[in-house]
Amino acid sequence: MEISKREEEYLEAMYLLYKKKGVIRVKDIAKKLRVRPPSVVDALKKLSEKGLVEYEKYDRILLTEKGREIAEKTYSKHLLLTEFFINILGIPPEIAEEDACQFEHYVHEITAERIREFAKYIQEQCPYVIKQFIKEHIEKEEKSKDTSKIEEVKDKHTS
Amino acid sequence: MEISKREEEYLEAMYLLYKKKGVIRVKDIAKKLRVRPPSVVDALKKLSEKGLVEYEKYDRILLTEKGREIAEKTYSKHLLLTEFFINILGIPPEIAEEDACQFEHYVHEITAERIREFAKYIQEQCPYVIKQFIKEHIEKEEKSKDTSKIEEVKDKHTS
DNA sequence: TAAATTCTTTAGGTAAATCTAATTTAGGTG
DNA sequence: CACCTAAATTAGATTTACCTAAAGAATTTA
Repeated sequence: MEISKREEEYLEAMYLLYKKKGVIRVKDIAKKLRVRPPSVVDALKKLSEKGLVEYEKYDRILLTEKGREIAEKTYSKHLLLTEFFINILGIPPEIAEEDACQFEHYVHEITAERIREFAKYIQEQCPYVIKQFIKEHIEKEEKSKDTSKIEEVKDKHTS
Repeated sequence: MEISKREEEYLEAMYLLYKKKGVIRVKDIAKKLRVRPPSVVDALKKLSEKGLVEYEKYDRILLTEKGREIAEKTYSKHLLLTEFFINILGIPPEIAEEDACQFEHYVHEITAERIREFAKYIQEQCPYVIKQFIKEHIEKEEKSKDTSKIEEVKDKHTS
């Protein structure tokens, strides 16, 4: 059974809502995925037919065992990638988050696992090198933040 | 003007065909992207309207300056990611290729650039650590290759 | 150069994912 | 407990990206 990228995103959103709030509501899924409620209902029907979601209209919404497994796998890739981007590459969190949000749906198991191992290995073998790399780039970002603030002020003055 | 992931893939395919063969043919684009020729024609019309492709039916197909720029940017991300996966993480080339093929369409400029810098930095600062990491994992792959060959043989015997 | 083959294109249709507008249901409140 | 509001659902339409079958153009070859 094929599961699309978008369906994976629905499952992940539901998984996170359940973890955070204990209930999964159409409205909240819609908000998280930036779509309108009817789109969510459509998706729920399909996912329910695929046996990934327990759904009957107006009733409580739950992931099935299978749905939860997929969501967990996806979300663990999300965390792994985000951490790698932030802690090893020194990417700003919002950007790291966005990159992870996409790649998590495509990255092969072996690549994900290798990234995990690499991060561990490199932090054990040469922690200082990583630290230095991060440090250099975070300084760069600070500078460009200052610049963009100045730009903002300029914008306000000219508009 | 919005350009979709799929459109980017068309541009990249055309760019590579042009580089390799000097001409871009519907049939070859179709083959590369695993679609049928009519789908390619549809795409060409849209890309032409967006000013990314020079296309008139039955005439030669070319990327415009703008189209070529996008394709080059995408392809350079492709190369960068593939190299990172292979040379730093030690991922098998076919898998590295597939992962890169997806992520190249989503990765932020800053992340791509940072990966490039990281690869350079780490290879300069601790080349031996990288070498060792790769070595350990390539050994693992060799073993699993052997295993899968044995599995294949078993399959033949039982089928 | 005419015929055969291959390539490209059009026509018409499908599936996934979205939307708006209108309707139905559920839950909270006077 | 009836009403009101907020949430969920249905109906119907749109867009993107694909497909098959059939037709038309270009190229190769006998």
